[in-house]
Amino acid sequence: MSEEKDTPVTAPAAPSDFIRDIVAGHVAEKRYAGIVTRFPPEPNGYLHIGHAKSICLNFGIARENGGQCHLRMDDTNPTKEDVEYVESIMEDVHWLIDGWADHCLGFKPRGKLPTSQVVNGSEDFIQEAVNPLKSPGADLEPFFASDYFDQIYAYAVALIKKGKAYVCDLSPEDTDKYRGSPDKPGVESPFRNRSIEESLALFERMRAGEFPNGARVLRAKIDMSAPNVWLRDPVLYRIRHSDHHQTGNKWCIYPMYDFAHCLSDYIEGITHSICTLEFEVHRPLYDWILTELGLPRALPHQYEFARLSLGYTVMSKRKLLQLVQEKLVSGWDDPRMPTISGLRRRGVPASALRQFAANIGVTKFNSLTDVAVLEHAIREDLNRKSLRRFAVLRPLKLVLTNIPAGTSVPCEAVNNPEDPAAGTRTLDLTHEVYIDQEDFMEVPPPKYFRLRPGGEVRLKYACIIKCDSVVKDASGNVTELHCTADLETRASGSNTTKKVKGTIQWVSADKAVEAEVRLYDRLFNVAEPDDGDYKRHLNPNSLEIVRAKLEPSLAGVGKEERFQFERLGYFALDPKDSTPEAPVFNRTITLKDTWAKAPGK
RNA sequence: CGGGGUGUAGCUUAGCCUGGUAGAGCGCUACGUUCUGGACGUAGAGGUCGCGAGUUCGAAUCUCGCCACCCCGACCA
Repeated sequence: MSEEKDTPVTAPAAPSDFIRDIVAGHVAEKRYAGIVTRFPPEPNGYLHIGHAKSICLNFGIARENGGQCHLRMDDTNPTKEDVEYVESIMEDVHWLIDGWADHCLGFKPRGKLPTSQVVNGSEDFIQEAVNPLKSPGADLEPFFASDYFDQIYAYAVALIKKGKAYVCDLSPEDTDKYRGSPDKPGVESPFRNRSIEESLALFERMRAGEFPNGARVLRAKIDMSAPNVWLRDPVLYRIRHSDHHQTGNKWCIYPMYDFAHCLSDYIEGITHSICTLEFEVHRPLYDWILTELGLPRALPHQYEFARLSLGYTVMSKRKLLQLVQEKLVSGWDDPRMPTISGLRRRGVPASALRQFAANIGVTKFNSLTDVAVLEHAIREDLNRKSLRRFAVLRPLKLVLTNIPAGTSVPCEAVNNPEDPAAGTRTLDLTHEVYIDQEDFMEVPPPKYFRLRPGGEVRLKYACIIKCDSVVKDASGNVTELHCTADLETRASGSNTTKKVKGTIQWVSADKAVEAEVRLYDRLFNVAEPDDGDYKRHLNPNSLEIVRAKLEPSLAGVGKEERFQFERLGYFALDPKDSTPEAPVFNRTITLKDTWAKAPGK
């Protein structure tokens, strides 16, 4: 305890985890010239909060070690990928690392391909990184695995020449059968021992487009009886007669993930190739390919960590895509989606996501993170920087009978109690104001602090009011409250010490701004919806739209601004649907609400 | 019956390498401050460190054996 006194209070706890420990060890022993990581999404969907964890890990390690993190599109399967996704990925990554790790971002000049050099008689390929901040004005783009198709092809040829790969004519079905099962060894392909020359010629013809999809593949020659099924002569190249979003119609054979990934890492000079646990069993193959090729430079190594699982949502791209395609949500960026674009649109700051990532840590343990952890990170972030404003979501008219119509009482309100520098603003108390319907109950439950017939409550920053009478319509609904204001209980009044149990927000009726407010809740109503039929757990109340009354200062605000609507939650303009004429606010998150949990409420 | 991993409070985790019977954050409870049922402050509940042996004066940490759970049999990534 006492030795902590030298630590500055402002120093954020340095993140530490088993991967960072490994990297730190390598740095200490000067194993690499520099630390280079990479974030390699496949452009077949939008990035989600699980990817955010990976981005924070990979870019975090780069920035903590003065290294680089390459953004690379892992685009080796043209039938599943699309440029729409590469664009969204770039936007999401930029947004998440902006001002934090953008100085570590590894990009490359647009269109640039790897350079080649001969080392010890064999050809070596290198693709170097350029940082956008250090090369202002340069036309840059992310790395693409597809940029290395020529090189990967050359490596495949080299493997064939070493007798370590062969062209196999087995059908996909037979390949499957020959592979055996986890507990039964596989059977060698009848094509396994064909000559190097024949494989070379066949592979060349595969490239030339002489065979249909599925007719032949290139396979590594490893061990069909290996206990690890990924070592049973895995497919390296397959025929796919389809255009690629980056390379067009240049290729009709495409490398598999396992072959392309380790080589892409090597070509880019990656030192630490960090991925999720399910790739753990691929690591021997990753290492096999690189070592069999006898590559001259330092080899990258793969490290695995547990992917993020979050309560009350689903994380698989397939399910998220399904929600989008079946219009169960408005799109990938629907504010209820766990996508980075959805969270951003909802109003979650990038800094909150980064803090969340730091809080959950990195381990190899498959765990389910409580949404409360995410929610806490968001609230903590927003609490510090949000301007406080008054808004009434479900308006109930309140007539202050002793304040004449046409007059107003100015009230000074603080903009952010967490930040005195945010200053104050003036609210006008008038004859008619709105309060929230929920802040009045005719027959309140015990411990209800707010307004009731004959009761008193404080209108925040104004004064205490007393409810004298309740006006109802023909069907018995409360339509209006008549109250008297005790102006002496204002901050400037003579009775400032009077206490009431409840304080509520209000909006002057004649100066109110009207806006649509979208109240978002969790997308699923159970913590683990992913039980086979996840759609049955969709929360039917995940979106409620209300017409709200806002205080005048909320007119014409910017889309980047964050607000706390007092007592309600954090809100921001919807960046897509909001217009100056018809503002739309999204509720990013409610305030923590202990009253909501009260029994009997 | 194969291979690869993982097990520390309700949840996420630190500690394990270099043994001295556990610390944090979230969540929860109570009290206090407050013109947000927020925020802040204080106090507190909650852990047979998966189980069982062994080594040791002493084991969450070292050894062995078990158990549970996750991943692997796409020409997906």
